Amino acid sequence: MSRYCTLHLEGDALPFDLDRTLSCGQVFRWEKKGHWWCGVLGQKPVLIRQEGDLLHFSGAPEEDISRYFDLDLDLEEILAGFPDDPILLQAIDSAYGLRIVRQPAWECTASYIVATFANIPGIQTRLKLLCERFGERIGDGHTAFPSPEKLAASPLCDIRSCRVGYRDKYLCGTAAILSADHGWEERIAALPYRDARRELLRLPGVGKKVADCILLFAFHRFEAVPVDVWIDRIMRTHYLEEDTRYSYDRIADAARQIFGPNAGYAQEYLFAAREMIPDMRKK
DNA sequence: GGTAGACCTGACGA
DNA sequence: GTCGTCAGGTCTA
Repeated sequence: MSRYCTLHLEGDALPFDLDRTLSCGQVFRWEKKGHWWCGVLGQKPVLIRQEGDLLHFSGAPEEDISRYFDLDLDLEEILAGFPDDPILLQAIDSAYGLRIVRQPAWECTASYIVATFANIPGIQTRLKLLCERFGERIGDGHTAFPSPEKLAASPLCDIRSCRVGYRDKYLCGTAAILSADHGWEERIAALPYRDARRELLRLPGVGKKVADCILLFAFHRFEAVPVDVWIDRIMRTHYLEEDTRYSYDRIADAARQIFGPNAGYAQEYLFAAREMIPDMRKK
């Protein structure tokens, strides 16, 4: 491991909370060992820790760290632009400094295909197995995320041995499509939100929720609002009429209407604070 | 365009 | 130890 560097957080880089950013459930491969978070950026093993306004790290150049954690984004402005809403304010207070990281598009896509209908510890186990089995060794016991080419060329039974269950064919199918479609990332990035989502929905294993996760976490389309069971619950019990039926799009549209153009960020704070937000159904 | 049922698996609590 | 429930949903009919 190379020498440590220190980044002084100031200006737009604040607020930033490394622990909240890496433990909120948006990424699955970072591991905390002692005070240090261990992870992989691209093909490089990275160590990183935060001490107040100082970010100590090794394994990657400062610009990669800054870009990954989106430290040029004026987060304060986004948070200040949300409505004066008690539930969201509580969520922001409890997760203050959480930033949506810039995930590599393929890794994000594959991760959220694996993440469907599963819980976070299970997702972490599966991704770890996939990386150990198919990822390139990059030193220090780390592996890069498996390439789409590698997964596309692997037998389904090998993929399934990573305990991904019925998602094996989705993962393999999407890997085959994307590995043959160079430039898909640029194309998605250039499309308006609705068109980009429509494109992603053509991939096997990618429904509305996963497409919104990809757009939010990899492409930073902050109007994308992934509606999972938790957000569904929170929106129904606190923002909508509880006994009415709502489709996925109606809930996402309602979130955009209530929280504005950065509703995806609001969603992430609500998700991070999900355990604290009362579930009216239990009353 | 909306709905119901099936679905791998593992974490977690009773 | 065992069992039931639930989980960052998608697909098919």
